[in-house]
Amino acid sequence: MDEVFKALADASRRSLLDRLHARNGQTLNELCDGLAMTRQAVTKHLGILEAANLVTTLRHGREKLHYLNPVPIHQIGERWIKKFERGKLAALSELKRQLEKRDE
Amino acid sequence: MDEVFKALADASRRSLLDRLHARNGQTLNELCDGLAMTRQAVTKHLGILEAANLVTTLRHGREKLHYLNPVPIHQIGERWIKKFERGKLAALSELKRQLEKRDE
DNA sequence: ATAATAGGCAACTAAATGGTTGCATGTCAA
DNA sequence: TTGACATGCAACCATTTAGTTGCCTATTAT
Repeated sequence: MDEVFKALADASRRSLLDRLHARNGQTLNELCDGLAMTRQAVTKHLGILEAANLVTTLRHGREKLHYLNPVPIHQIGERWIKKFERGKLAALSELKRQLEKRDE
Repeated sequence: MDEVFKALADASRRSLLDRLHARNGQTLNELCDGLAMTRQAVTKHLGILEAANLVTTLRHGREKLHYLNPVPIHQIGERWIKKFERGKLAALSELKRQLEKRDE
């Protein structure tokens, strides 16, 4: 879980996920296209995404195809975000109550 | 958005959010309790959470009360995670198809 | 008034991070 | 088979980050 959060913390990596979401199965060079970064930097980012299981790769000859794995993202939603959704209204109303108490 | 992702990337900060979720409105010293970290380190973490708007504070005399703001977490769910949920099945089936094609 | 309590500020350090360059390897096409 | 193309590996660098220590300020209670 921690690896996933850390992987998602970087805007370049989130953008790579976005690109794979738009078109799955891209090669390394395709993913480099238009990025202000060397290929090696992109390789590192993809390595981190792969280690976090957010991306799966597939060798096809001399090309390496990258596929988005949406499962960990989904798990963050289920196991982490939903926990804070419950009680959201309660938390807000409590905050409001406290804020109003300020001027007492 | 980037600030929120970065704030959530650290396990200590997520644990602070968990603790506020369990009991809202804690003071700095209460939040330090049981953590293997100095008070100053916790202050920094809370500062980052506050900058990301995940925590709101309220001075009450010499105490500083910390309140969880669940809105940014909710937004991550809405604006970011949901995007990858749509087409999740499609992505997985495509990946499966490609994996099966491996042995051709 | 004074001591204890709650918190703030700033300088410093070690390690992690994001990026680079240079070179090596493996695969495909002519 | 030889050159071009796609990727891999490793060393290096600058900046950010997570944490520390030391000291200062403000509020409360005796």
